Amino acid sequence: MIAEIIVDVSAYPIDRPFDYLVPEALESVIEAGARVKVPFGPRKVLGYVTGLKQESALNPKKLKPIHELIDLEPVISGELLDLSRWLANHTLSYEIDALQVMLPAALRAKYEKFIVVTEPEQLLDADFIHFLAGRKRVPLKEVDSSSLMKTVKKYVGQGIIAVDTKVGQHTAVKKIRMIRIASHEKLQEVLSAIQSNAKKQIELVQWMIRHAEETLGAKTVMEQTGIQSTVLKAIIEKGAAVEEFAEMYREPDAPMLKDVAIPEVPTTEQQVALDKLAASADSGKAETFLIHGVTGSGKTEVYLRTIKHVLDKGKEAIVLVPEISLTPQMTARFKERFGPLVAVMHSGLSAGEKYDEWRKIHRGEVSVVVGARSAVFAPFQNIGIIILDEEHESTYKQEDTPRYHARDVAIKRSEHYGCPVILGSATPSLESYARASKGVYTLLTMTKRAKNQELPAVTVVDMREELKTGNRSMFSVQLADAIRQRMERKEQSVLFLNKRGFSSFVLCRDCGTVVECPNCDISLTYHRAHERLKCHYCGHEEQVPLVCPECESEHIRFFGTGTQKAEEEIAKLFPEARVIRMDVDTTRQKGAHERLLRQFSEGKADILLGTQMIAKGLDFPNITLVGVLAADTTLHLADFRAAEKTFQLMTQVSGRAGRHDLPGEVFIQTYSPEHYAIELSKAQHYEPFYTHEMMARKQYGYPPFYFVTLIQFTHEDLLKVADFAEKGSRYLKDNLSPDTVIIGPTAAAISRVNNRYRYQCLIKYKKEPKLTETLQQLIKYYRTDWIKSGLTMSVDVEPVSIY
DNA sequence: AGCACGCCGACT
DNA sequence: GTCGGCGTGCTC
Repeated sequence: MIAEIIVDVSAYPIDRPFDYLVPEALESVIEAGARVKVPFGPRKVLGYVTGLKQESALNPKKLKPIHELIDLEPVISGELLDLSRWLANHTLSYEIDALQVMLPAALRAKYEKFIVVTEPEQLLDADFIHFLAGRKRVPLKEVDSSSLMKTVKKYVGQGIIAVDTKVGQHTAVKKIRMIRIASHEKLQEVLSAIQSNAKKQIELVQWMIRHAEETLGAKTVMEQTGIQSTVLKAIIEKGAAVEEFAEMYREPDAPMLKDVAIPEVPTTEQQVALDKLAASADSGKAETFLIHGVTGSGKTEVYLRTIKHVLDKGKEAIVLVPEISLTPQMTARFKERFGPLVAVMHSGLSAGEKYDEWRKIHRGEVSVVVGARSAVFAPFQNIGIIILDEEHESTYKQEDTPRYHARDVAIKRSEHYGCPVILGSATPSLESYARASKGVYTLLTMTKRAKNQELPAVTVVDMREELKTGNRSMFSVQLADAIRQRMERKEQSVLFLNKRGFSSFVLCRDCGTVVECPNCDISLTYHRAHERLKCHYCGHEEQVPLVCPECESEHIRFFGTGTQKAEEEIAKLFPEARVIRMDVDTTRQKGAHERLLRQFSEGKADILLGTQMIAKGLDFPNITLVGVLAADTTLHLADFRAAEKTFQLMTQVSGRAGRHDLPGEVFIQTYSPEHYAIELSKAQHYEPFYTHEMMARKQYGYPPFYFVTLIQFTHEDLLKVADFAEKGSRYLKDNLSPDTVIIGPTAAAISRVNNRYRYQCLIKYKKEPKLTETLQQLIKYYRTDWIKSGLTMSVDVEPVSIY
């Protein structure tokens, strides 16, 4: 029997199956989707069985046998195996990367090299003998001095010692020690044999007699009896109990926040959506729905009830949410409804915890998974529905290889299972809404808030006017008044600061110089806490200059609107205000995010000040004011989606106010109040925004009118990168259809990162059947020739941003 | 990607 | 004469 195996080597010529002999002993157990350890050239690597067959086209002498079968039960199902092939092809990545992205990191291989002494009597080097200290097998990494390394090399050359690679797993299954207590009679027997001065032992056996034939955790036994582990050990040796190890799951302790009250009866709009979804789920067709529901319209309730419907039919559900809204408040709602049937996957879990959640899914112990992007690969076997909440979020696109979009994967999987996909959003992406308009997706609209609350009153504040009247602070008079009012009424305010882009940089007021990173063409961000400047791209760090590096003026200081600066201004304006700041700095610690939100929900602060991360999911009854300090930051990004992103953000943020009984009010501060993205987000007018934005996209030939693929080149040498980019785009122009537009090559918006120059070209097309094939050919040129000169090239099919 | 093989310069 | 530089080529 022959196995086709994809080996764990990310390289161009290796990106194909290799044939291996299946040892006879494994023939009856080996299955496609299992991991194996195989010899590959001179080393051993991990591989995935992708197929089994009787004959190989190769010379049988070339075939090597599989070294070891790691999984008796495949870790990749047949469906996921097909999906990985599609994914690799679609995103132009290696098949091995497509396979590994589906599994928790704990299942990926860890390689460790060992020195193995084969001819001990031939060892002569005194230092080396001393280093070995009698050992026959030593981890190679213990060899740290260069002289020892030399000796090792010499001995390897002479065949006196060998190097062996151990292929291991990252995280093991967590096991706990269990104690199975013997029978009553046996215990009596043990008891009579104990010397009378061993009081603790007697005490323990007597306790055990009361728990005869039970199996308890060793820890529990020691806690309950207050007896030392040595005593327990002695008793076990005497035969009073047997030690066992039980697999257990690491239980990530989620602090429970209270769920909002569930409306007893769905609203009419919810019911219409529910009926259609249920009918589709029962039909066995793969249908994609777009739920366009205003903030607070109760989309989550629709998800929950549809999941219930699907579970009742014995099927499973995948719920994807953006990482930042995957809060305990969010997951608690699912756990409350479906209890132990829910697995949660998010980046806050340790590798072991993620592996445990994955195993629960793999073994079929749960039926619902709630998670971020990668949960779309949940190893279910009978999926009944896949839901993407906040479908417009760019985090659904993975930014490194394989550069997949969770939406595409979800739809692909749904086709296999003949089940519906729900895309939900208050501000759908233009792509999705366009598809819904064309009938590719089924549109479900929810225009009313579930509890019939009014949408909050939105005021756009023109900051130019504020400046004219001499107000140089970050807070307009109107917003400051509104905050003051809330404090008097003991209501809460949320202040949103869009930190993306050029938030807090150091600027010379005399010559206008901005301090930039020496490695990347981007301004350095000022960090108040350490009084330093940091580059967000390469991590470069430096002191804040005292004089301008260009004109030596002393009028150089930080400028802009970081959360720390906003916090200081609040302290000046409202000295008595209790403020919680949420940004990357204050939420880095594990659990900090939840802790801060809980403090706010418990009314321990008047003002919540934060970045992106507070735009979503916040749902507390006492919030009646939302302020956007600077709406412009996203508006002026060098990206064709800038307006769309701004509109989405403004709408999301506004939705945080007045979700319950108290009416909400929103202030948006901007220097461009007349911009349609701002103007139309005031009343959450999605349709007019869509129409307007679609016109702009059509005019400039951007998605959804065209598909876009981005090719990026980087090199240390500006001239070389320009040359290669030119060659690349030349090749594309020559090989793609004449209707396809190739823009560039041009320098990227951030033209240098980490001392490497960046060039890119953009392929725009409506229909390009040869695209994958042509790109594959281009990649082949790159991988075989260009790569040697230090060039890197990456392909991003349908990128979310074109920086 | 690794790793071995192999062919030319500066040292014990 | 050998050690070691990294160019070339292969991995079932």
